[in-house]
Amino acid sequence: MNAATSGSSSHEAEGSAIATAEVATSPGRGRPRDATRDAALRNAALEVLAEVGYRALTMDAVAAHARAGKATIYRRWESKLELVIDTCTQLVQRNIPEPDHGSIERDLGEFLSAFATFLSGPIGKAAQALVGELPHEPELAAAFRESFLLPQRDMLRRLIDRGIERGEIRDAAPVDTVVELAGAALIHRLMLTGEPLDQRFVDRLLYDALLPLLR
Amino acid sequence: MNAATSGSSSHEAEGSAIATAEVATSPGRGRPRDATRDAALRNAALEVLAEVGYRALTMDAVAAHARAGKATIYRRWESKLELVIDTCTQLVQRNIPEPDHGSIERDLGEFLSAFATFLSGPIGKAAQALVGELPHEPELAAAFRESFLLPQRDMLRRLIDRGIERGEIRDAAPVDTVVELAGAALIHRLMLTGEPLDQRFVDRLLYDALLPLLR
Amino acid sequence: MNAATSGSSSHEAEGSAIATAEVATSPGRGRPRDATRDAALRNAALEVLAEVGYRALTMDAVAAHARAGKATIYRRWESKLELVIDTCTQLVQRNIPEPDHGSIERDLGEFLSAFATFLSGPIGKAAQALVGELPHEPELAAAFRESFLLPQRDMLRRLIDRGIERGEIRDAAPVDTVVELAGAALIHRLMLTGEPLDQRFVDRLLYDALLPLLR
Amino acid sequence: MNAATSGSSSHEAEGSAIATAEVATSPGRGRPRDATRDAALRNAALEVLAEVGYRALTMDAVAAHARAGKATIYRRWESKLELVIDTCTQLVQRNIPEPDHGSIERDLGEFLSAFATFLSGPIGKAAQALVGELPHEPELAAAFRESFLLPQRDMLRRLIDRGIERGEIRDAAPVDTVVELAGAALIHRLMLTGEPLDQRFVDRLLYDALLPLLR
DNA sequence: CGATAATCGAGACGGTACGTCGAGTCTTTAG
DNA sequence: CTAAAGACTCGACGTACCGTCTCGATTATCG
Repeated sequence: MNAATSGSSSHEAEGSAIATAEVATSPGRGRPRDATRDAALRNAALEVLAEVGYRALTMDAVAAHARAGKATIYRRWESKLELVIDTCTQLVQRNIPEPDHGSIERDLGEFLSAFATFLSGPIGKAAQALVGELPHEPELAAAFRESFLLPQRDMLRRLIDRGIERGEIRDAAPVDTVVELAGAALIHRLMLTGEPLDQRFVDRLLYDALLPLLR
Repeated sequence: MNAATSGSSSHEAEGSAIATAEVATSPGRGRPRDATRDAALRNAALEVLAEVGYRALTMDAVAAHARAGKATIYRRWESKLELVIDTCTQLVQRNIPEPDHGSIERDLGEFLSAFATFLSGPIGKAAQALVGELPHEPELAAAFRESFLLPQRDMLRRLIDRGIERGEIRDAAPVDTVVELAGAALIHRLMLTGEPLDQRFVDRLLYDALLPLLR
Repeated sequence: MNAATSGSSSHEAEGSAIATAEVATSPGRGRPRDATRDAALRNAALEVLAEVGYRALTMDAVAAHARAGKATIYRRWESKLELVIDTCTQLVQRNIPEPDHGSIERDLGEFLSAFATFLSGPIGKAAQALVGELPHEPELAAAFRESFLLPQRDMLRRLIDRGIERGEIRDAAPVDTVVELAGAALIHRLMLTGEPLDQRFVDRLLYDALLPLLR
Repeated sequence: MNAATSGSSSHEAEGSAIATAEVATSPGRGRPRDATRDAALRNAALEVLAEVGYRALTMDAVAAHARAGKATIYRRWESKLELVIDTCTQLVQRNIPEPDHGSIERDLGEFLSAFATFLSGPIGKAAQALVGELPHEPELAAAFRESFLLPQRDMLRRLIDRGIERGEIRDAAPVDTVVELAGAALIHRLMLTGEPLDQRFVDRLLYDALLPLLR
């Protein structure tokens, strides 16, 4: 679906349900795709998305923002949906550094703060905009989970695993459930209640629920 | 905004940001509204919503489904959004009976099961469809929270309060956090991961996280 | 193709290859077509046509000129071509009064002058714009000939027939050829050479060619 | 505008409004233009023109037909219009041999037949396609008249002039009018009525109108 | 009872965005 | 410098949907 993406990150292409190959006739003839347009378009999409939301985002607006023709967009993405999800997943990669300070309390607190900050930005808004489409767009759902939910969940699990190795976690701790609850609590606040993802909330979540369940 | 709704439930009209008054000119002149059309339209809206989702839901489709004219819809709701939220909130009322068996374990378990079942139905799908619109539609957000989030949260809190009165809950239990986590876990599964809201999940949530945090 | 046309002039619908029935669900339900929009659109089309020519005429421009939506145009005509030909044929009707002064010289002269004036206006420009499409649009060709060429040819023939009855025309006069040459000369000037269709030209055509061939 | 054309026919370049100089930088550096591409492109243009008409003719189609890139076309002609007119005017040259048999009747008849045959071919179709553009493209109009109308008119006039010298033409004959009518009659049939340019028509034109007016 | 007024289904209305396609330009690799 | 290939910007195409308005036909209350 996106030649630029699949071309630039070969090791991820297999894992992603979105960045299917089907294109990237790069060694062929003709003028190659202008890589700067990819970035410009994704950037424009993110700007428009942050300004007006998913539904009010129009392809014309994105094109105008990037001083591009609509055809240049449709050459890369088949629909508004794909443009948006690719734009987001692209930005999700490596935005939250994995903490490792030898303490589950500190690692977990740092991760939650970082993730909360991350979610409070444009990506969070974009993700929210996509939720309503998930049930009717299986490919989007797969990509969304793979690049939005899984990395965060896996990082969280690694944090806890290191705590287990250090003996900080009690034996019967419901690790899976804690991992699920951590993400759920943040996202629920962000998307449903609309309350702020501030440090108070993070602390309460950490010290009232997650840590007590773990140790 | 909705004559039918505000007319039939006068005590809720004040509390709701949606069901504003302006209406129910029933004893006026002219042909009175056909009450059967209200139900038919809401029904049609729900069908279409379940079939194609919020974005692909068109007013023409709803009208056609209900064999009604579009004006008949717009006479009752000001927009597609209002139609959908009213349709949903209407159905939310009194769909989950409040359990009271003298045991926090049993009450909580029953509530979670009932809520999970409820969410797995069309209302859950509809709610998911609305999430993406919340940030850009303050009225919708208010109505959504009031009729979707609050009732469930309040019921949950009452359950726990009764447990406190019975001495089942320990003193320092993080009640607010538990209430928030319960809802968050269910909704996160429903809308984000797409995994089933089955009894196994409910049990795990209950016995691994909620109850341990409470007692 | 055009409900308004075929509905309003039933006796012409059969003769015309363009104004096919297929629509005119007039006695049906729903809001009837606004007849004033027909005129406004045709008027706008003619204005735009005169300004920029056929190729540069865009449906958006016509719609904007008439303060109408594009759908309102496409509801009446299936394409730009149909809009233009219907606009023109509509205006051709009864634009040249048939002279009858009891003299072939005077009748013919008056007719040629009137036709020359008529062709020099917007209809002439529009007709020229359509010529290039005729070979690839059989329906257009039929309509064009029927409403543009035939009326003029028939009127010319009636003029001459009256002259024959009055004994002004010699027996062996090549009436068909004269009729053909009269139209051809005017149209050739208009569309091919671009020279003006002035009185000098009309007189020369009349006294140097047409009358000598007839009497 | 067209290097190839102006290079190959230097004596006509001055007279033509189209074949401007700028030209055949042949002794320059780099790879020389492939002369076979000129013919291939003109040929492709003519084919496409005959198939689908001027409006539906696309540069991509011409390029594909000639297995050429679009740049190869635009290097030679500045626009679609120029390509078409150059293609046509190129083919007009020397397609009608000038008859000279010492008899106005025979010369005129032969010329009319040859011209009718010529018009019935692809050039006639192409010419028709251009008519609608003439009012809005002055350069095209000039080129069209110069290479399409004038040569035929001049040849016709020379024919008649020779007849005058031979004493075949009466003194007061309206030569200009006859010349104009001859061309107009053929073109009118070709482009407007669509009737065939057959020998019957040519004979009728010749013996019923042109010759009687001349002698 | 008749007049008045609001309802109903149906669908036309002005707008706006869609996704496609064509014109003419630019940029690559290959010669 | 030219060739083929094809990406680029721009803008028109014809379609679909939104929310409004207008039609003929009901269906109630009011005078």
